[in-house]
Amino acid sequence: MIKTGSTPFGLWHVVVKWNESVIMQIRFSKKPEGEDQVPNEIKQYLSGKRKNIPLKSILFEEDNSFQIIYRIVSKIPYGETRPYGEIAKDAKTHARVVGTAMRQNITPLIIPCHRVVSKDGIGGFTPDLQIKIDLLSLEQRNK
DNA sequence: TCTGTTATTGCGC
DNA sequence: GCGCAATAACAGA
Repeated sequence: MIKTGSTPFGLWHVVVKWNESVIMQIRFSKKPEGEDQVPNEIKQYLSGKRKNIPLKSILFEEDNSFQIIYRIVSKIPYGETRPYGEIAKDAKTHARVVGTAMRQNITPLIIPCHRVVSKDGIGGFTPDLQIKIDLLSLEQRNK
C-alpha cells in the first residue's frame, strides 16, 4: 500500500511517497499535498529531534548505475559535509558524475545529498538551493 | 547515434 | 580571477 503525504519545512512542504519502510520518492512543493501523514521518522528529523532516518530508499533496492555513489553519500555523518570530488574518488568516478547522480536522486533526506557540497561553496540543489541551506543549518544547529 | 545539459574540478593565462 | 577542457550519464531529437 503506497501512501503519500506532506509536512511543512520552512517555506516549503516535503512531499513523501512511501510503502511501509521503503521510501519511494521525496520531493519539495510550495503547497501541502496528499491526504496521508508522513512517517514520524521524517518529521522528527526535520524538526531536529532525530539525527538519522532509519528508512530504506527505493534507490537501494533498484539496480541503478548510481547506487555506489548513493551508498557512499549515505555514510556521511549528521552535521558533516563532503566535497563532490571526495565522493567521486571513493566511487572511482568523477565529480561531474557525482553532481549528476545527486540531481537524479529522487529521495533526498534518505540519501543526504544536501551534505554533498562543492569544494569551495555549497554546490547546487533542485528545485531550490534554499532548501539545501536550510537543511544544512538545521544539522549544524543540532550537531 | 548525436547533441546539449549538468548540483564540479583544476589548470593555464 | 576567468575561461575552458575533462569527463560520465541522461534526455530529447
